Amino acid sequence: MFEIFEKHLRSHVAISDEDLELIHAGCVKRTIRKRQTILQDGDVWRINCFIASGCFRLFRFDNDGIDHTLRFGVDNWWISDQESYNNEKRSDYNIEALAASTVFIWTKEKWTELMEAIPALKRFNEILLAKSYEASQRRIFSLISFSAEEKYKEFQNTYPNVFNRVPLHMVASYLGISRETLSRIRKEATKHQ
Amino acid sequence: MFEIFEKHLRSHVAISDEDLELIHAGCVKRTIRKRQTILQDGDVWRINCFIASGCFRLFRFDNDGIDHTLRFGVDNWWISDQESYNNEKRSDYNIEALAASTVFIWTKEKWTELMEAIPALKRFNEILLAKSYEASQRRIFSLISFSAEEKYKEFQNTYPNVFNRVPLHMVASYLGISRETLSRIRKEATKHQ
DNA sequence: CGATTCTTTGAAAACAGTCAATCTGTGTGG
DNA sequence: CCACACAGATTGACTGTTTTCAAAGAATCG
Repeated sequence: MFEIFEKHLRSHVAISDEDLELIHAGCVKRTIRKRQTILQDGDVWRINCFIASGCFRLFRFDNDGIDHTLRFGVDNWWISDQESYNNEKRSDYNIEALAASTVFIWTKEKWTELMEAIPALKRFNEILLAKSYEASQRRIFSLISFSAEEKYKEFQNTYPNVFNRVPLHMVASYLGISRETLSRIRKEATKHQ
Repeated sequence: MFEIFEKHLRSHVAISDEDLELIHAGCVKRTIRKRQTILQDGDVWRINCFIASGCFRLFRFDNDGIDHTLRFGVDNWWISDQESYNNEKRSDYNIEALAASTVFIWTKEKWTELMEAIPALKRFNEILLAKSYEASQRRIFSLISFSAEEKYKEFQNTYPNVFNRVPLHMVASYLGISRETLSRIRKEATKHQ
């Protein structure tokens, strides 16, 4: 299973086999049940969590108790609350598994230690953060400039592997529109193709 | 003027006077006229630009030719297109000065060189990126979960120094609502206080 | 002062949200 | 294997918000 992570890591940076072994030795593998919560709001997020397989979502409740999906995480991606992690403060968010999943987990201490020992891993970390930031900028543009229908189509085209695996009402929440509206949009969209 | 940058930098990391002098020597100071464009879409953004004083906005045209303000930059902050900078690709964005401004500019080469020579500067860069990412996550939450009125109030409370310096129609664009709606919301809001 | 930019207003239209009911598929336990 | 519960998706009718369009009113600047 760890070869999934290996492939992911090596697609971004060059890593020696010895360093990879160090990184491997520093993590634990865990399986997560569907519907299991791995971050509860009020707790501090202190780990790095790579999704080898499965599906998660990060969401937050607003003042009316409605939950809003901020992000999804599927195979070969990471799931985290960076704000809680960086500042060691209580999280406003929840992370739950949408399907049975397998993850690799490094504690913050271990990950920091590994980054200090392995420059390429630090570089990898920087690349991921930069890419995440770029993606969030593109998302902000679509949120402020697209109609509901355009948001739907863009999401479907950009993240088809997510789109096909998560319930529609969570997609709606992610896009900031109601589930009924999204249902109607989809109906229209499938009609014309 | 450079002491503005010095203060900004030292509020985040410890820097020796010698290193600060190196950083100072690596930059050029420029004054920008109001309405001047410092990034034109289609060009590559190759610099780091610290705003010592003044005001900028980063915006993008959609397919209908409507411009959307992605971000503002005021005194003591940076303005950039990270995606263009990181990947050395043509930018989809424009950056223009909303007021006469003074900036300090480092080329990408110089900044990279300085970060390699001065670990604290690299650390500073990482902190900024992490904070930018955190801010973008909070913004996404407000975009998907707030009503137009809530977005307006949050922006006013979170960035009063920006709110009071930029035209209302650009705030509307930033929040993803029409200028007319924002005008009406503001009218109602000022009535009840 | 004239020109430009920015803001406001009103009326109509488009759009999206809400509510409530129904439908569908899946999985569980008797 | 069936009945049932449950999560998810859909639909219609209605409501409410937001946009659009057009015009006019401020404010700012050379």
